[in-house]
Amino acid sequence: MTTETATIRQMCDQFDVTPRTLRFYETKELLSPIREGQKRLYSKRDRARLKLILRGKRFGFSLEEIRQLLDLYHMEGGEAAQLSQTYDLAKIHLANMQAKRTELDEAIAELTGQMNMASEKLAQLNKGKSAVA
Amino acid sequence: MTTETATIRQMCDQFDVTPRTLRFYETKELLSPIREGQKRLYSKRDRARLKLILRGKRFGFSLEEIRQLLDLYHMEGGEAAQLSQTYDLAKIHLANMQAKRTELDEAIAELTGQMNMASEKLAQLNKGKSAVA
DNA sequence: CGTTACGTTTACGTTAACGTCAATTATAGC
DNA sequence: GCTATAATTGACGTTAACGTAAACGTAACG
Repeated sequence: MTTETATIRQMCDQFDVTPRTLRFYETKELLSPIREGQKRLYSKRDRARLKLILRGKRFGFSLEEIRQLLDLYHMEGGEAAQLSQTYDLAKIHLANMQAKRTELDEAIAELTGQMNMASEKLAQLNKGKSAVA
Repeated sequence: MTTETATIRQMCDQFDVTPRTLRFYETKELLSPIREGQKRLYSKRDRARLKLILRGKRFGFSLEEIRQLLDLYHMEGGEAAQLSQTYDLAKIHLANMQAKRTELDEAIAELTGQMNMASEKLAQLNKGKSAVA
């Protein structure tokens, strides 16, 4: 399969990031591409992780927070104790996400409220305008 | 009313920020408290704006982005043209928020999926354990 | 009237998350 | 074998968002 691993350039094009960013994430242990000689090769797992990283960033998580959360989305867990611990962390993270969703819904509701009021104002202003005209 | 304006300390206690942060937001024109002599006094409007600022931060917006969006939640708009323009911006912002909500739902679904798989794994591991015991 | 507490301005320091540039090192094509 | 192309490793630069420390004002308290 030609899509098994990707070069750094393919990654950059696909995810709209720079090589510098990918190497930087690597030093932060967020990604760990294999090496073919000197060159980096990114696996499917790396791509999945990068997707999660970028999503995390869009929701305001720091890279360090993201690093600590990345394992939650793989959960291959070797030992039971380890897996169980990861699972508990995931529960907390999930609760936070749900809280964030609630807050997001509030924000959306607030904004739509303001927009409805503004919409009425605009209608009034236009009515006055046409009365004058 | 005793709650009409708040001192900088009351603000800090209420919103869990430092004075430095509030002054910094002021230099960035996110807040504009009035002055009683030297001291800053924060109005109800300032408190509403700070609430929006902190919420924006939690969703990964930069202060500059937040500054440009803050007006959307007031919409007192003087002129019709101005108000109409703000309204259009609000529509775009609303669409972005809704997109973010969709993405958040995806993230939650993904995570719960992984957690269910992990849950089964844990059950299996525990079954093996008790069989051995 | 000294000091304790709070607030202000000014200025330099810090951390995260990359950008940018220079100096190598393969690799590919001719 | 030489040159253009792409990738790599340092190293230093930059921006956002504050932290921290110094030096000063002032208002109340005992």
